[in-house]
Amino acid sequence: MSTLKVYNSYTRQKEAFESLVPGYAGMYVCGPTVSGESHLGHARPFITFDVVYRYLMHLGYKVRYVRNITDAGHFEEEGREAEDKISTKAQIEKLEPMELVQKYTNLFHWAMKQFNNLDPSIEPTATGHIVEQIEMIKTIIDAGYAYVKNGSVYFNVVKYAEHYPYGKLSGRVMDELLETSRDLEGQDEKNNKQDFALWKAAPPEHIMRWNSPWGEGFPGWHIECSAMATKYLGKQFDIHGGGMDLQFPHHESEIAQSTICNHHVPARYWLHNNMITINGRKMGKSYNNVIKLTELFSGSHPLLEQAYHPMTVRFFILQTHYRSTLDFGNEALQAAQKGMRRLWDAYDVLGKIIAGAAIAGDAELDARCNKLVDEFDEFMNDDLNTAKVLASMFELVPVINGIKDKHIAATALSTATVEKMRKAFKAYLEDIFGLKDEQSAAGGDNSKLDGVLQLLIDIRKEAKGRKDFATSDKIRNQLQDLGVILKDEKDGSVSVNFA
RNA sequence: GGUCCUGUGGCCGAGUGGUUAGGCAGAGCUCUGCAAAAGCUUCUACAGCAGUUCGAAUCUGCUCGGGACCUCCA
Repeated sequence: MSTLKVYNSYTRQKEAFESLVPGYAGMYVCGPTVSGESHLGHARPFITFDVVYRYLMHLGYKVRYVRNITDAGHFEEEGREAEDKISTKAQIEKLEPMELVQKYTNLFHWAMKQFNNLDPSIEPTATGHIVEQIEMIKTIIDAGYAYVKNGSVYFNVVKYAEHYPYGKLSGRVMDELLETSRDLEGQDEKNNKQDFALWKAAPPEHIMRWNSPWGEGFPGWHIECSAMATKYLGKQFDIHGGGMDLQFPHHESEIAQSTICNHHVPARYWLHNNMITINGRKMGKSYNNVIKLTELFSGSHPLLEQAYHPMTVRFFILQTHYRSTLDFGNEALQAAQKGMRRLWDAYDVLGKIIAGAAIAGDAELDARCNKLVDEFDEFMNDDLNTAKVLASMFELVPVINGIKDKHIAATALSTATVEKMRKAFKAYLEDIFGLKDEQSAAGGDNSKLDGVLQLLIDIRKEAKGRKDFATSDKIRNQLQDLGVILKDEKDGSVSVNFA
């Protein structure tokens, strides 16, 4: 079997994944800022890295997956009026900052559950690690790479760049940064434009504030990830993940901070997912084009033609390679919904298929199926190409359905091949991709209602038996209006789907 | 303005120089009391121009278009 290769943003190439400690893997992923509701764009990294997490476990690694909650708030724009996102909004909504944080954290967790994302091993909060952050800042000051100004602390990027490859991750050059940095007001405090805040003195109206050696204030944006990653994963760990838009300045700054404190680039492999776009443009607050997850699931947004099930969204995301942009659209989502339905129906059938023959009746077909299944691992190992795995699965669907419809002999495939397909479908669809049937996912199955439904199906069958199609169609049509879809299968059975 | 990425058929998207990506939609057929589903067949592609090559969607150059980052950002 091939081995896992991932595209490392830090080196700009695909590299074989080797964990620092054999059998164990540490992964840090930048989590949400809980000052507002998550939107579709946010879903991507959390689904992408959930699959990475699941795949690493599938490969046998014991994984510690750390994903933070940013609940301390940052500047809207450094240098301008120092505004703390969370405290500002808290005043508007007349809530305690922590009340607001709790509300959106809960909502975030709910959304993650909807997507069937596994919980991370540790989900540390920024506010819970103020002490660690202060300690880290002290270390950086002692090392001579940070300076204090009016109660704030800034990282000296210029000095750092003289000794370390600043800009390597994001492909930036110091001189260019000098030229291209925009002129922001109130840069006076910083010695250099490129420097970034490690600690900010809190203005009087700022609600969230902590005591520090430099006075009351709050931590800079980048330091929390460095502090928490170090605490839970060590000075160096395997994977750091996040959206491409975090590459600079966030991850670049993390590297600088951790390098000074821990003498290592924190992560060996940097993985970045690409953006979800809408009409070709990145979905983001600044563009005012976000579709919140609650809107997506309920269909309540002008751009949405219908509600989309979380599993449809998950499938939609997995049909694209994680490093490509993915363009949102109703047609595309609907295609994902139907495609997933078809794939899942075939998966159901696969579980029930007669188990093939001792020796494959159709050696060529049998070989082809084996090859397609074998490729699942290859594609996945090639930088997590979920899109190609799904394409291969779809190629197996006509075979599965063919056997079901008896176009293909039940003995065409060997027992071993059928068993292999079953295992692979289960492993990939459920364990690795984290998909589940939207119908059972909808939950609420009621045994009494099932009985009622079965009764209707029986009555309809009897009506059909005496060619009373008026009655049989009435039952089918009215159930359909209620969102219960009956299908007469070739073998005379009736299958039920819920719209 | 700087750095980088990208341009695939109606839509979404994979693509390692030579072989059908795949999904959805469309058309025809088969099956079915009719539906639906399924199966079979089928139609639309590689932005443009030039170059390298026996051969390019895939490499190079130019042109045009789109985007990301440079500022909070998944």
